[in-house]
Amino acid sequence: MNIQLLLRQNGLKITKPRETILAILREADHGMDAEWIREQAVLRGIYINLSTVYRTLDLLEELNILEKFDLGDHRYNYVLKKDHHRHTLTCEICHKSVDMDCPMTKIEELINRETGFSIKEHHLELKGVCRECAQKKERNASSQKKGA
Amino acid sequence: MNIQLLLRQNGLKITKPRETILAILREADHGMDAEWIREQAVLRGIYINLSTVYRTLDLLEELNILEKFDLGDHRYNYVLKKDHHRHTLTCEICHKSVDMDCPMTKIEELINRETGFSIKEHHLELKGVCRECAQKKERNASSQKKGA
DNA sequence: ATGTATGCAAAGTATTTGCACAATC
DNA sequence: GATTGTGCAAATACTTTGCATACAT
Repeated sequence: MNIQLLLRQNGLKITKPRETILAILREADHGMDAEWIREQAVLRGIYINLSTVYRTLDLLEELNILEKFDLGDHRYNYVLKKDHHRHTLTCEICHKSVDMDCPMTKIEELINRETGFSIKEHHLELKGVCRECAQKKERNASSQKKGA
Repeated sequence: MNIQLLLRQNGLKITKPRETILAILREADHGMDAEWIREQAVLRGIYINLSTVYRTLDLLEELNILEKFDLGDHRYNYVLKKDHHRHTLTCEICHKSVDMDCPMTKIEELINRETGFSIKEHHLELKGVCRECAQKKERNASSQKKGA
């Protein structure tokens, strides 16, 4: 990934804070919070205001370059998206499908924090029903109760 | 689940706020935040201070009855733990194993929020390496680079 | 009666925002 | 030179905490 190219392609100006933040994100292997990113920048001799860090991070998230999540300590963690791998969910009742980003980055970070393990591969299968079918089912269940 | 029994067994006093909060948690099918729980209590005619809600929720989390997580909007969500189903991770290198709570509740809530789907079943397989082996590997990789 | 729980108000913490100045294109 | 980005300080929103009072056992 060429940082300058990435910024230019997204219509963003090339500035030291942005280049530094992207470089830090790229080189880290696990999730980082805003303050930690700022500290890393300081170690590189670049003083960036925390609000600039947050603004840059928000920007990158909107551009779908970055994933942002909270592991439970009320602090956001940020990781560059590696693959844009997605999951398809199919409703077991009406067979309608929807797509979503693979949720495993969050899980992998969580597992790493809790156990120290780094996940190298995952296989995830999900079975579920869509909102409409779930509601229909619930309505049936309650009318049956009344009718019985 | 008998609420009074549950409280008694954990050495907690039986109070209206606690009974109400537990009843609300038990009857809801998806994650709720503290403010929502308080509003539900008000609907039942019970006025509970928000700090009491938070304190009760913290208590239940410590007792491993409740799961607490942030779905990305800087607000905690709470769900009663259904099954105490756990996952075992085995290091692919040294074969050491560790256990952890199944991380899927959070993901299921997230999926529900993003797509509307309710997950009924999941199957998750993970392959990974423990911290020590990951560090050893990294050391080898860097010494090889230098040696080459 | 004793220890525990609650309400209230104040503090805390990560994040966001408004505005003036500075840098990039 | 026009537009976009940054720093600073103040604001925000959720959560936590200290303390006096009230309640459960």
